[in-house]
Amino acid sequence: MDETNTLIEQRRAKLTALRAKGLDPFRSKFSPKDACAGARANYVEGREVWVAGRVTAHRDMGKSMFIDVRDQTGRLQVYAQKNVLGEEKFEIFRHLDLGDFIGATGSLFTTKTGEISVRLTSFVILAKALRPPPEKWHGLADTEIRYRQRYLDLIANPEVKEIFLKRSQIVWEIRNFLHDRGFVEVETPMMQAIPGGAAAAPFVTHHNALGCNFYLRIALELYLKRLLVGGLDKVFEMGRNFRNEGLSRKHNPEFTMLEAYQAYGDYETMMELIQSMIGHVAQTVLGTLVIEHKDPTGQVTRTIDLTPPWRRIKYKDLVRERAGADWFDLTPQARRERAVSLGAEIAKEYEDFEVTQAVFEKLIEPTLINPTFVTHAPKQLIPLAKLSADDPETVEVFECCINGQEIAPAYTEQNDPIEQRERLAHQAGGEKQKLDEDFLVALEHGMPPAGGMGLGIDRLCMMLLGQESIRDVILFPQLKPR
RNA sequence: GCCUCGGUAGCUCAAUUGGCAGAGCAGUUGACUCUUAAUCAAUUGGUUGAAGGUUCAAGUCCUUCCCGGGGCACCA
Repeated sequence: MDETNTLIEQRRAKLTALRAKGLDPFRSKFSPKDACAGARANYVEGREVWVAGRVTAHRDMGKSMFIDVRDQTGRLQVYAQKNVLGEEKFEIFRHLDLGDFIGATGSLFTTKTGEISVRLTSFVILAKALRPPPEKWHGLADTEIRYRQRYLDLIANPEVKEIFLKRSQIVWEIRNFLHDRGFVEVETPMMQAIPGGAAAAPFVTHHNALGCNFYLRIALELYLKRLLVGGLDKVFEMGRNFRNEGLSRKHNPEFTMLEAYQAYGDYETMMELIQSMIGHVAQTVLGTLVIEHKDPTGQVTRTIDLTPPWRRIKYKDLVRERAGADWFDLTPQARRERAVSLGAEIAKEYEDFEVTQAVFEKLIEPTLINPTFVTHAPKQLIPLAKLSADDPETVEVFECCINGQEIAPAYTEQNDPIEQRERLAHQAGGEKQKLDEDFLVALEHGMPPAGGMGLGIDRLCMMLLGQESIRDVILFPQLKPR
């Protein structure tokens, strides 16, 4: 991003020249009556159209010239002729730069090669681009520029634009689905005195007037449960969480989470909800329940079948299936050795249940491509869920894994305030995080039994849109400032 | 934080063993009134991420740093 180079100087000189002619390309207003795609779709030979957009290509024929104009809906070819525009305007037109915005008026016609085009009668320059766009054929490949200057990526790489338009539809359809089921959308604090609902490292900020620190939320959970106490029986929030952790293909420091709670439901209610919701989104946005991921050459690398019903399997059974039927009969030391021999990295300080969890996360989860509800996790992993009636060492939860990733955890929510206090206190261990007394007081007022779930929207988009990196489904992923 | 790969013209990429930094697109000029990666002719454009070092000579080798990709660690 040099401040000057010859290309920028030339464009500035063109701007100066236009102004010398009394044309200010940044002052014009133009009200297009047609979108580019609409002009093509409603083709009538000779119909007058007003379109506006960015000049993305030009083909100079001497006394006539073709340009491509592009708006959000697509591309439209404009044909300019010297004998129609007149010498002076045609010269201005001929010196338009790639990237300039123009408004164009003319009549629709079809070229002899069959392309619907506009025979230009007049035009105005709506904005002059003072910097050159990326190259037209190869697009923009530099990942750093693609992420830092996403607008260039959106201009140069149509498939990238398509991904973000699809993401918008996915979010839209999730809201549609939940609204149709009677859920109420709410907004809860992002700045929290005690960051609860998960065990991630938070970001800290300072409030000057109150003279205290706040944490950016790491989860939505505890505030949404307060609303269950308050009588909002079906609530959801879709919003940003912030976790002060490493970045990776699967992690961005700020990411979008959907959490939904349904009073009088349980984890099985949530299974149905997630299965139906993701099915609805896939069907409406993609038109299919069979998702194919492809490599750059178009080869299918992975197929995900979202057709219900999705597989359900207990955590322990899945571990036995993959790590040996005798896994839970081994001594803790033997489990540790088995885990290492299977290829898991086991830190010395891991407790026994963490050894099993490492095997699950590193060796099993990545293989769960088709949707799988992994139920009944060990209680140590999840302090906010109810114990299973038939196995009190486990909780009534599931982790919905798709595409080798955790997509959505869900619980039968713990609503026993005494039990909840003990579990949180035990987990806090006096240091990791403070107890959210205000939340525990809310539970003591009585929270209806409920099912709750969280859904990582970014990871859902990766799965549905075939993207390998979370950065490719977030418009402006986090990068180190230059 | 650690390991690893990368950074060359506005963009996409070359540059052999350490031996004159190049091409395509974009730009500029010229030709062409149905082109569409238009075509044809000519032409401009470089602090090779930054700073040091080795060498007669460094894009290339060495050191440090910056930024990015991938992996690891962290991550109920």
